[in-house]
Amino acid sequence: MKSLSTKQQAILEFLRQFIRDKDYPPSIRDIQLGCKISSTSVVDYNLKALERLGHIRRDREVSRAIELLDGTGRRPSTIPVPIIGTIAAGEPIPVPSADTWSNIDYDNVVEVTEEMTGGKAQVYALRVKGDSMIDALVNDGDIVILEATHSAADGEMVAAWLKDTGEVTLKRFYMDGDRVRLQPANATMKPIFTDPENLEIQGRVLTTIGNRG
Amino acid sequence: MKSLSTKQQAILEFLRQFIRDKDYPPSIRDIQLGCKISSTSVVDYNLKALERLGHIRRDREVSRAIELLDGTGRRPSTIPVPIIGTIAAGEPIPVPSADTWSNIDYDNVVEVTEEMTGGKAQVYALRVKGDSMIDALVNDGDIVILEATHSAADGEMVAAWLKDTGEVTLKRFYMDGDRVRLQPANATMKPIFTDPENLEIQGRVLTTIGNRG
DNA sequence: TTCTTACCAGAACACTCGTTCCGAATAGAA
DNA sequence: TTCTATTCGGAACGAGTGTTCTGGTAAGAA
Repeated sequence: MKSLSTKQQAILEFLRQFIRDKDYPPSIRDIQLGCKISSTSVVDYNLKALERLGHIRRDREVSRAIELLDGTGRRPSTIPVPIIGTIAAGEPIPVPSADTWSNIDYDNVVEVTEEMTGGKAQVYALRVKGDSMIDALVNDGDIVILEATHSAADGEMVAAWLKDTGEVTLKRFYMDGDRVRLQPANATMKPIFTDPENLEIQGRVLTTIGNRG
Repeated sequence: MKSLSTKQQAILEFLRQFIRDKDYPPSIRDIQLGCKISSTSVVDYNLKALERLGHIRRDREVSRAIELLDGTGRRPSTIPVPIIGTIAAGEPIPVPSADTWSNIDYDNVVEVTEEMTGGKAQVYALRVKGDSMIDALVNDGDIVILEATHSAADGEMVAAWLKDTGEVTLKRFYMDGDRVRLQPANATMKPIFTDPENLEIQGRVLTTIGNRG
């Protein structure tokens, strides 16, 4: 495959930047100015080359109809995930209601990419309080992103409420015969075995975010 | 808040559909046709209303310069952070070059919000390999976001190279007299004391992201 | 040399597109 | 009723914009 000239690379980079910035593609003359190209025909010439090489797609005769084909064009949309409370060992975690997502408190959200939520709905976040979740590799102040659910498949990390001890914990869920094994993310720590009846799954952990600033 | 007329709702829906479909916004006349509106001035009128109500943003005098602000929209800008390699105990971490940010490999990035990078420049990411970083509360496969720097202030978490043992580690940095104390994020684990000469700071940890799907 | 190919400069053309103006219909309040 | 605000139709203006035409430059092959 033919390699791109510096001018073509500059145009591609400018396209990415412009779209990321303004959410709509530039016109030919925007590119001309942005890349310091002397003529619109040169821009057109190079755009045609880029189109032939498969880097962009253009709708003829339509202004600003340039589409990037290498996946970098669309600014990845972020999703506001409401932080509805804290999670700590000794207290039950807050339960999200339908209202949680229809009426988001924008002062208490964490914006994440769809990549982090896996495209799931009913996603909420909790702030970790205290050091008790260290076996799940989350620290005081970290944020845990959860999907609201009451069931889990083997190997998924869940927020679970243990009725007997009155504690909430973040562990990986496994069925072991008729018992449940809760495995800490930290492999050096021991799992918990318990009866399914003793367990109340309150959410599935999608992502953890630790701010170490 | 004033509710939207059916025409305005139709326009919003058409905008979403069009952008999702073509990756660039429609022109006024595209909207006119798509929503079966009789005149461009009516489209303009309703777009102005939508802008006043905060649903869209428009750049005047520029064709197709309509940006959706809600739904998929009021999104804070995300930044592509290049993942330039892996981090493991026994090997030095890759060093970012100037080229790292000027020529981003879009197949190997993680998109994060500015909130997570703290607005810093020269931010890069590493994927954690193995379980050796567990005392920093990051697991195999997690992503660590770093700022390229060679110095650190007390209490900051750094990626440091220990010359004597030939190992890299993620710890909080403290000056303790003329010695350096490296404190694991996991408070139950013991700190390392070492000579400043033995230490090479390779980056400052901004955020950790753990995917527990 | 001559021919070919790739790339560029400038200008012009025709269509696209945002904007605006004038007027009308409609609805609600006074 | 009359007044006012809102919404709409139709048309036109002018700037924005993609395209094309003509010609030029540079490099390489025949």
